[in-house]
Amino acid sequence: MMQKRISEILRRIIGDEVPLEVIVSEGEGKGDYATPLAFRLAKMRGMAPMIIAQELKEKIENDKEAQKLFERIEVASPGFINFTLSQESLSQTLRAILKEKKNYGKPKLKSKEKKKIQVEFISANPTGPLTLANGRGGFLGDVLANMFLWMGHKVEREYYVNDTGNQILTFGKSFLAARGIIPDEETFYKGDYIKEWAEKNKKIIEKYKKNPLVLGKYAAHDFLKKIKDVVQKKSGIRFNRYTSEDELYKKKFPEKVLAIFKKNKVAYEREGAVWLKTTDYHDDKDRVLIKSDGEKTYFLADAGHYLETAQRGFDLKINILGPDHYGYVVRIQAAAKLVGMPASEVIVTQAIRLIRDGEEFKMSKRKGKFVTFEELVEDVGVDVARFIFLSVAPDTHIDFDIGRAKERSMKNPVYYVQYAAVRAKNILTKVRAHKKKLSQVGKPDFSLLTSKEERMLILKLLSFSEVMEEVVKTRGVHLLTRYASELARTFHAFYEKAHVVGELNDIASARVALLQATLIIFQNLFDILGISLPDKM
RNA sequence: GUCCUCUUAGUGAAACGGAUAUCACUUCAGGCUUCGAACCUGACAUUGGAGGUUCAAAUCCUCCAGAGGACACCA
Repeated sequence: MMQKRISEILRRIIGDEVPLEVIVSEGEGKGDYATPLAFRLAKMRGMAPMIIAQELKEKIENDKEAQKLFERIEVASPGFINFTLSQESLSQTLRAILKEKKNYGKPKLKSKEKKKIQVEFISANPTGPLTLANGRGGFLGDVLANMFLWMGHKVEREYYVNDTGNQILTFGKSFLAARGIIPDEETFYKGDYIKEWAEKNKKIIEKYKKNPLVLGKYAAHDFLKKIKDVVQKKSGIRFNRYTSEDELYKKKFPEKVLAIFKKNKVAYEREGAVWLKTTDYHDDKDRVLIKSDGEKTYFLADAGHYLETAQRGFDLKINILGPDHYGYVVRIQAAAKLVGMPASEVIVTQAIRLIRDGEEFKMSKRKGKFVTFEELVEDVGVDVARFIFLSVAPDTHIDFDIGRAKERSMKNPVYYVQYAAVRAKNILTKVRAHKKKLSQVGKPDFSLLTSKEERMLILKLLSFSEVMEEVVKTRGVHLLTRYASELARTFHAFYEKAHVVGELNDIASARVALLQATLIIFQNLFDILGISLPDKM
């Protein structure tokens, strides 16, 4: 918000000559905000940056709004212009937070700008427990959806369930093999969870032994229930729609999308199979929609799913996929375009490597060798699990040490952040007991908050809106957890120096207001991240 | 073999081409007579290597080295 205001001032002064840029300064003696604008102008005009910066500085100093906004404007070598906010600007920020509360930093979207967005995530086959990678995508999708919702968009959180087809047939056969009804095969699902389910459902297996697809569907349905339980109850990940692939088949979406492809002449026959011309969309080869044996591919079903989403009027679809789908992105984006999805994004999360006793621990769902997402959440708790996964960018490989996960979780930054919020909350509770005395002091005077720690804290609160803007723009949810840590750190430093209780005077009153503002921001952050704000720790 | 992603402090991670590279943990040196010490203050880096573009490179380009992944008429 502040960056925008500064940009507007600069725009007034230099016009549309060059693109603007206002950055948040880090480190001492650089002001609160800065602009490297002089470098751009220097190049265009063939002059020294320092001279231009000096000229600009003088012009800015003559601007009325700038006079209110800044306490100081300085030129720094080799040509930066640094802005230091005035006490009044900081006070304004506090007033804004206290007034707007959870809406602070929220852009005021016009109804035209409000979009209908679908976030599809996890969508793991219901043929086994969720993996850590599923969980990573799950938290990411959940928080991304929270973000868009907070921004004022309409959001649908969708889980696409592959509950039919080859995979499910194999799944059904795997149980028959586990019961010794048919011989085992390489491609079948293995692992204890298969044996356990087979043991528990002897009668069902016997009943459907002639029809492995139906058995597979039955089992998939059962596993999906378990997944829903882990996702919604244990991990706090919310969905509003579970879309069944089987249902889409019944509604003929694969056929519908195929008809569209054919009509647009992007599908063709070759060697008895039907192909989609994805090479027109940067793919390195065309992809099969219908195999020569007449069977529909998974890709066709997926394209049908995209068609269904497009027909329901979404402006944007964001699909979060696991690392094993890397090679799938180009063709699914091609399909999205071809079915008329206005905007489509795919986020691929990188792999999570498990390390146990210093050795890599290879995971395979089919072989039944893995650590489940559920185990992790139960081991370390939802808040910790969320924070671990959400604090790294999606395209970063994670090495996850199981042995040290618990030990680490005790020192997890999430506690650091929660502790800060708890501290703020506790003071406010104590202050409430003294309310009478405080009210005698009168309205809080923010101009008294001039110490280094107070200033830093207000600036941090101010940057909340900027962080949110950045997160929305880049989908970089990890910036939020990082910001939470920084806010906590700034708060702890303030806490150490600035006491409230026992100092019932003007400054205490102002600090109480600062605490309230801090708590508002923390609460808002926690809501979006899906992390709890405990009363005690 | 082709393509993609990654390589930043002892560890794990941040950083639209912007200044003195940020955060947490570990280690070391300090700090509780006042709101909770699950805290604070300070110390710890030639951003894998070599070139190049730029006023400015962790970031962009080329090459090299290392790690992971994707390359089916599978899903």
